[in-house]
Amino acid sequence: MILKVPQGKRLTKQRSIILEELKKNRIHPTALEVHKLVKKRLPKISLATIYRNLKFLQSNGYIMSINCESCNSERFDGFTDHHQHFSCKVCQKVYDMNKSKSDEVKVNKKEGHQVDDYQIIFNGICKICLKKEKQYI
Amino acid sequence: MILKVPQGKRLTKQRSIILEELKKNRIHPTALEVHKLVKKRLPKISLATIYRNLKFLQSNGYIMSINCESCNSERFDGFTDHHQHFSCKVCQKVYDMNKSKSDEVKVNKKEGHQVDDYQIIFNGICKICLKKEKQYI
DNA sequence: ATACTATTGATAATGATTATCAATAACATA
DNA sequence: TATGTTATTGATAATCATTATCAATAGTAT
Repeated sequence: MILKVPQGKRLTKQRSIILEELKKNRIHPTALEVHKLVKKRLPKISLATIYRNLKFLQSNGYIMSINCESCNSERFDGFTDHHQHFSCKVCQKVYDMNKSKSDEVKVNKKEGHQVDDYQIIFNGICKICLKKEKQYI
Repeated sequence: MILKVPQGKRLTKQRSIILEELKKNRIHPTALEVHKLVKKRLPKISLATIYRNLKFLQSNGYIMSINCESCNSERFDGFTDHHQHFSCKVCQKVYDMNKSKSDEVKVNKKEGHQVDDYQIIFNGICKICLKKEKQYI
């Protein structure tokens, strides 16, 4: 019996353009928002393709995803360098948080679990929403 | 004009029992799992009441919630002391992580956001699933 | 050119969560 | 204790994000 070598997954035009859009700015869009962005360049692209390919890009290490409480759905991030996120409970936006000196978390190994990675999400009110709120005081 | 004093929200029987179940053990169940647990004591309780009251308990500080990538839905935690979580990508369970010395994260204030709190989620494979995997090697 | 596999677009299906609403329970006041 | 008022509940419908299905198309290898 001949074992078929699993064919390497290609970076199709749809996949490249999704990736490009995510790498344009340090934004953290939902799948729906990615669809909106990508449709400007590929008007016929289906939302299913967006979901499928976001998953593909993620499991192949091209992008990462963020789940937080005040985001109502999953967010995607085209930058995979180690950094943290801030989630605004007013406008639901997710911002990058630049590394602060002491946010290197030491993993507690006593529990016996195999820890592959970790993420920190900061919650609060973003700069812009803070400013808006002040106008009403 | 007379301003009505907003009536304090009561801790009804349904709410107390949901809270009790969450405080029995350091578990992190989904809304559906909470429903299952509570139905043993209140067989007529509706799933809508579970969702409504989990939200109520959370926004009144009785419980907290956890959103992570490999959990497919929101988890609830009856313990609100500051602690972190580990999420197993194999069995989808969420475990408590006891505090390690250096997991006090200093918040970067340069961004200008108002940070109310933060959470750390560790991802990997839990002790139990690790053991199971070894059996097949 | 031909055969084969991966990918896509369109759309249906699923699953979690939220909204609606009539019935009930709790509370305050007479 | 009866009565009016508001909050809460249970049942169920509706919504929204995500996933599955499947025929058509594109890409690759021979």
